[in-house]
Amino acid sequence: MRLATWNVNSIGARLPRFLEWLELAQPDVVALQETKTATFPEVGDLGYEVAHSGDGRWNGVAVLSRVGLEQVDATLDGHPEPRIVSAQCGPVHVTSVYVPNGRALGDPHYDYKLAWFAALRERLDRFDPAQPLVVMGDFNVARTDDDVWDPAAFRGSTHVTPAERAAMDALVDWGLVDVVPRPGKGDHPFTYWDYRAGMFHKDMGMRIDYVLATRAVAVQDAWVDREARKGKGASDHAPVVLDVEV
DNA sequence: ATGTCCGTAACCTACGGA
Repeated sequence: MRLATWNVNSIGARLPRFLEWLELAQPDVVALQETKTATFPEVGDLGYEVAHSGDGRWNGVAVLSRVGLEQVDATLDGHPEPRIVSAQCGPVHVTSVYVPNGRALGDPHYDYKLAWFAALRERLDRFDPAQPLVVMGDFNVARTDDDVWDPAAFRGSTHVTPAERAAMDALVDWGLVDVVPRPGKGDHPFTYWDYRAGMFHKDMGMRIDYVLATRAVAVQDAWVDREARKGKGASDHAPVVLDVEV
């Protein structure tokens, strides 16, 4: 089966591009982030069921599945913002996450980010690392210095701190594999490029979108769908797509 | 790098957030 994750930066603004991509990419399950809507739009007759958690202007996550959608849960203890939704999709349990950005070191939102990570790690304990399970989405962390275009540019900023990287490690240590996709271009599997300053064109990106999968999910291939980041009306993130056997 | 894009409120522009 084919899985994908994509921060769409508003499903409303992205709908034509999203539907076009959906037909082309043919994923069985899609995790979306930053839907930025209270009501998920109609996706037509492509056969997807939708689990969406969103309250309007900010955040919003979804899981779309054409292989079944059960046990939908959009809760995270102590954190009411719509940043997580999970569901059993056929043989695999899928969680879509949109980790808080953190804004800046010293900002209360940075502490909120770390607390949110801790709650996500706690939430994993209701599952079994031996079961087929993926947690995917926008984690707002670059796990290594190779995951940003210039490590020097990130000194003193969020996304690269030891605490944020440790929070990612804690998820992995529970029993998840960081599925590194093939890059769409160049040596780095970046998934995000700022809209400004020709960053995408110069491949000055970041790897902040991840697929974390248990070993019961056999990954055949994984790649960054760079085409979806090109041209007018694109999100600032590219989808990560993977083919798996469960 | 601070060059763009998103939604919103309230208008035809400004702002917070990323």
